[in-house]
Amino acid sequence: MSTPGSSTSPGDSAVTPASTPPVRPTVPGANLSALRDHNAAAVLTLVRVAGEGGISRVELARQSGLTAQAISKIVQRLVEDGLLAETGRGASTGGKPRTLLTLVPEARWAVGAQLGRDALTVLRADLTGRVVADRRVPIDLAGWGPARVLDLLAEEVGRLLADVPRERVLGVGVASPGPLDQLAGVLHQVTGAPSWDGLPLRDEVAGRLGLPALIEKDSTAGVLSGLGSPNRAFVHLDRGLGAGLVLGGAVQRGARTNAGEFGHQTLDPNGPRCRCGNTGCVEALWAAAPTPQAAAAVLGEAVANLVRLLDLDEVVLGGREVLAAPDVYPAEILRVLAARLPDPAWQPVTVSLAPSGPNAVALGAAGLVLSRLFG
Amino acid sequence: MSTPGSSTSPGDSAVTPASTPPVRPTVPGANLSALRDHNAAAVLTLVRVAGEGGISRVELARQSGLTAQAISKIVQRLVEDGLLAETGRGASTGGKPRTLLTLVPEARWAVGAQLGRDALTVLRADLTGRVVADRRVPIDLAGWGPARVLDLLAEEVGRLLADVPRERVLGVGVASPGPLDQLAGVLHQVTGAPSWDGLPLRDEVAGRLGLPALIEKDSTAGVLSGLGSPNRAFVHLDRGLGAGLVLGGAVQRGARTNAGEFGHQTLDPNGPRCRCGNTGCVEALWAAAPTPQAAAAVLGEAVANLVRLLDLDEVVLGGREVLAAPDVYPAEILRVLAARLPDPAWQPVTVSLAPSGPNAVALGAAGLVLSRLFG
DNA sequence: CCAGTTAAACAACAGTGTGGATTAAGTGGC
DNA sequence: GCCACTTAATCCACACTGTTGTTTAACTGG
Repeated sequence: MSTPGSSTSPGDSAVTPASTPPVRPTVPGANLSALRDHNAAAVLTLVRVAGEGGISRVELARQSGLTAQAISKIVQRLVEDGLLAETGRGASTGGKPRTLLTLVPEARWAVGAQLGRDALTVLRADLTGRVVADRRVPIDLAGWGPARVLDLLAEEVGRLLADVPRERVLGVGVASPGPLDQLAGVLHQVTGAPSWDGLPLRDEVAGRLGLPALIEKDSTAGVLSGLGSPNRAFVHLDRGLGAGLVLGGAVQRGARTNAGEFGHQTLDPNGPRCRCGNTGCVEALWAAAPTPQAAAAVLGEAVANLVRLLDLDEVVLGGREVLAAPDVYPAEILRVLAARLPDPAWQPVTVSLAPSGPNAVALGAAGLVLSRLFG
Repeated sequence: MSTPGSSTSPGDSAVTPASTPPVRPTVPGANLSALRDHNAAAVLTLVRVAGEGGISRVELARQSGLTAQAISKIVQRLVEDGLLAETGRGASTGGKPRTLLTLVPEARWAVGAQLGRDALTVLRADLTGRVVADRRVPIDLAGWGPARVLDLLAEEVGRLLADVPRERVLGVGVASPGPLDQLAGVLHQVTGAPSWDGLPLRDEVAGRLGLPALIEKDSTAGVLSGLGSPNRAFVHLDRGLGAGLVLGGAVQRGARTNAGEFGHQTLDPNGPRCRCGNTGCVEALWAAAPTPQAAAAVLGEAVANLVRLLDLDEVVLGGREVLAAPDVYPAEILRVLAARLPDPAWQPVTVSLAPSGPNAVALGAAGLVLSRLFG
């Protein structure tokens, strides 16, 4: 019995092994192999969402819409693969008690990395998305250039994986400032870092590490750092302002895989000039704000636009600027949301800090790799 | 052999027959029946996209990722169902020429309706999405109240379907001003029309006509009025400003099925007061613009924000205000886009009028029904 | 006319989820 | 302590999916 996703099926395998052709376009058709992988991924996701308490086969059947028998077989395969284990029993409701299943955290590992302008973050996450080891080292992205940075990345990742069987490593996800071509795995003109322009980052990383690799815009990666609503945004406040979007349950990258340009929406045509050339962008107003409170209020306006446009019910905040004022941002943004969206129908919008804190983006990059299993 | 979608499968059937329970929540699991329907829908979509020229089985196999044999069987089923027909032969490339397949337009019909504040539009579309009959009658949505309007709607739809076998009618899609609960099929507080608040529109329509019914926000319906990019928006300029979004190939409705609130993003905090209570909303600036040119320029700013945020490559315009100045809007919006997104990477953004003109929203409502077949 | 080529169908098959019957493991009444 | 009852999970036969290998259909070109 094989690991889900490992067998031949049209258009699966988002993770590109180092040796295979870079882009396999997604095809609409699905065969039995794809069906099996899809259902295995669905079951794994349900178990993941259930968390440490576990979930029974009966409940899996109910939530998945599959029959008890199908669940029985799927679970059997996943147990044989070592991904699931029976770790408890539920209370009886008059008959045989349910057997509870949970993920085996150490069954697979995912590596996540964030290429920041002045720091490299690498971490290893287990199957449940928990960070088991992380490291942050200062770099100078623009000054050092790709070779030195990628050597360092390879060295740090190698250290993370020192005592880990390679066959249990799903791959490496690398988050980078945009814009980039996520499908081709190539960076485009990172502002102020011309030596990175056109770099085939994905293949470089895959080649150096001998592991499947994926790249992602930093803000988009952030939205994958944890589970959450099917309609949510990760708002990333670093040097610039970006947003990662999950809509209708799927990550949205847009036509050129550069969705999430959140910082350059005009909020005030008479506002300060922005580095992008226009005036009154959120980013410029935010950067010009005298206090964190004022900055958060500006951001709140932009978030209100976002929530209204996309009908979100969850906003997660991350990035160094948020981490620098963790008490200010969520509260202030919620205040602006309440003022701008007074209708109670909008009320169940949650605004919170990313639980993974400074690891959010790198963890999201690892989550991208995990999504190979979880669909 | 049955029509795709007609057999039992978990979580399929977005169209609710008049007699079945209103909401069947989508489940992640997929069985063989769902697989079959999925592939049938994929094939039908490929044939639809190919258009009048038709498409061969070989090409279907290539584009779908399925084997020639699978395509052969799927096509056979669809031909038996009357949905596809062999309508031509390709040129030989040294061997047996390919047989070309096209949709049989009259195999199924979809009815679309738009409940406007002062007009009711109803139309009948064939399987290819072509309007074969349409009618527009004046109404007073707020003044008349639901009973009178729905009686009229039933009468008009009955007329459209006079000579059509009922079993060939997929259903009725009804577009309405929002907000509404698309899943439950219930309207919410249509501004200025309190008698419609809470109305179970979907079940009312389904009951009166004895046909499956679906409801949709008008701007969201508009985006389904035709084929297009997987990342596109329909910008609807009627009394208010709304947007329908297709992202990652899927219609986006958001957490409460009210995505697309496009008109109330703040563009200028010192701008005019908007009816929503805030100041400087696009909608207010747009309404206060002295000329169509100026109005289009304001809209262009908002569209630039949208395109940048979601990385769209297609924007379709519809609604009476656009139709009133069809030469002004696309050109002016394109001009603003070029100024705001000077990077050539953004250039392949198309801005165009909806080809279906005043029928766009109603046709999109019909398209919603067609998507039962096309997935 | 016939070898070569490409399209499409035929036949046998592997593997998926399904349905009905069976086994496993509890509860609760007596 | 026993036993009827209930619920969970599996066993077994099966229907139906797409796949593989082979055959037939239909056209090109020498």
